[in-house]
Amino acid sequence: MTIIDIPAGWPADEAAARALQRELRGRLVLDEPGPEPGTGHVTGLDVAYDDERDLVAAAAVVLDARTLDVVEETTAVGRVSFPYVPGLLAFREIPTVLAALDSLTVDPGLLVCDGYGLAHPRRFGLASHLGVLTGLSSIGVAKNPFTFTYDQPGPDRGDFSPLLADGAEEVGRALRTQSGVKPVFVSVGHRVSLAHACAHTLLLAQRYRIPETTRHADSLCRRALKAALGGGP
DNA sequence: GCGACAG
DNA sequence: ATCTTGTCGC
Repeated sequence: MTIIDIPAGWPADEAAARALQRELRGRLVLDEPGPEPGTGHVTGLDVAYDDERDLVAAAAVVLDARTLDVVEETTAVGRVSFPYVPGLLAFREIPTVLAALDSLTVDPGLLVCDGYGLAHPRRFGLASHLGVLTGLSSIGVAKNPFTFTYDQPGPDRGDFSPLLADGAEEVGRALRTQSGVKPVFVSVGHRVSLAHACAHTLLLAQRYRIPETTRHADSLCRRALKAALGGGP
C-alpha cells in the first residue's frame, strides 16, 4: 500500500496556510450555476484519521446523480499533513483526497464535500479549495453551523433559512433534508450557485439527513483506514 | 485576555 | 474526527 507524501512546499504553519487561502481565493468562480441537479455524476469525499499513527485515509465515491447508483470508488492513504485548526481544515485533508480523486477513471462531475465552502472565515473552506485546485464544481455540506448563525428553518423537508456571517452576510443555508430532523449546512464551493447546491443536496438526501455521497465516502474511508492499519505496521 | 470553533 | 454497548424503531 502506497502512502501519499505531504507535497513539497506545503504550508509549514498557520500563517502560511492562511496566506495561501487568501491567494487561492482569487481564483474562485462564483458566477456559474453549475451542473443541472439530477444529471451526470456526483462524487462524495471524506476522510478518516488515526492521529496515533499519523495516518489519514480518503475516499472518493462517484454516484450516478439520477439513480444514486455507485459508479466508481477509490481510496488513498497518506500522512496527516496539518493539525486540526478551525478554518484550516482543508490543509489536513487535501493531499490524500486529491490522490483518491486522481485515481478515478470516470468524470467526477460535482464534488460534494463534508464541510464548508464559502461559509468560512476567509470565504475559502475545504469545498472551495478542492474546487479551485481541480477546476471542478463543488459544494460543501456540513453537519454543524461552525461559527455562523441562523434561524431555525421550517419543519418540512426542503425548508431552509440563511446561514449568516456577522449576522448579515448570507454565506450558505441551513437546509432541512428530512422533516423534523436537524438541518444540514450547505454552502457553495466553486462554480455552483447556492440554489443548485441546495437542490443537489436535497436530491442526495432523500432517505437520510446526510447526502448519500457523504455516507458512502464516510464508510469507505473508515474501511480503508482499518485496512491500512491491519496491513501496515 | 477568554471562549468558540467545519472535521 | 475519535473514544464506545446497548437499545429503540422502521
